[in-house]
Amino acid sequence: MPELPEVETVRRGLAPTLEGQRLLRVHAHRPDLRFPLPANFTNRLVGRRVTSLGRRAKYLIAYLDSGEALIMHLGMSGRFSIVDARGVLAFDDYAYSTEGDPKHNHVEFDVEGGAKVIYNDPRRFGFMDIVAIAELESCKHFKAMGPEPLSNQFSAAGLAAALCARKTPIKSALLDQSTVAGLGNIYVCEALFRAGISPTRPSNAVTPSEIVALSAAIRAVLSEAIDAGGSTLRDFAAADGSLGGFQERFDVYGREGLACPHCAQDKGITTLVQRLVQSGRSSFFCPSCQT
DNA sequence: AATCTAACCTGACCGC
DNA sequence: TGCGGTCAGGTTAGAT
Repeated sequence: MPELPEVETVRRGLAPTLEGQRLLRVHAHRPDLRFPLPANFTNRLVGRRVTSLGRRAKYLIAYLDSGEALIMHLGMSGRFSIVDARGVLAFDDYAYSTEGDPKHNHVEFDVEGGAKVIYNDPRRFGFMDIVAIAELESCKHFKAMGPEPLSNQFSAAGLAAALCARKTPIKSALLDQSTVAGLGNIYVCEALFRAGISPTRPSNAVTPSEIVALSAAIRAVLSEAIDAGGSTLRDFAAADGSLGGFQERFDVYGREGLACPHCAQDKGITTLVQRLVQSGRSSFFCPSCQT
């Protein structure tokens, strides 16, 4: 499920249960996810208090009172759910989740107070790692990571500098986490649509004024998606109905063959959204609005 | 150094 | 009902 807005939604869902609490037991039901779990995985977690739950790009970061941090990436299909002390599903970012698919419950955390936090990941593209908090920024996951797009580290000027020397299509450059952190296929497509830029445009052919529009579009679409609780694909709403509504507001993503909303509403014409494949990923765009 | 491809996995869906 | 092919929100190792 996870691009930046979805991971932020998960962070907000898990934080009340984890922050300030100790991990009483940790169950790893297999030795690896995409990669082997780090050495002494459970021993480095059990008894530790989670001082806070943060996020960098698409990674969750549980800061521990041991001076280490548990880094969690959800890959393509990673999910978290919480079963509270009464055994009631208290948080779930999607509905078939753990109860319907328990064989993919790979890691479970028993939290002080009685809640259980469950990591479920059918495709197992997710991974977990433990690194010293002092070495987070220089660790292999983050050392080449670009600016956080909703922070003041991200600017049109910085984006321009990152794009000006690159010939690769703008779609590819935005998927590259060293350009901007946290964008994925959905939000790159949506941001390029809002900025009126074709996904095939060479990065160094995006004009300064377009880069201003693009950086604003990136911020806007991510903020709106976070406010909506992220996007949920091929699933129905979350257990409490409050998560994952942004897919209703996609302009182009997943809308091949449907009318471009901007053309229909503002130009009075009908243009169909097209799909093309770039570096193995689908790009959705409006050939009239995006040049 | 930049850029592209294949690979890692499972499940859902579609056409036959 | 079953089978085969296609597709999926990400990252990375290896080749070019």
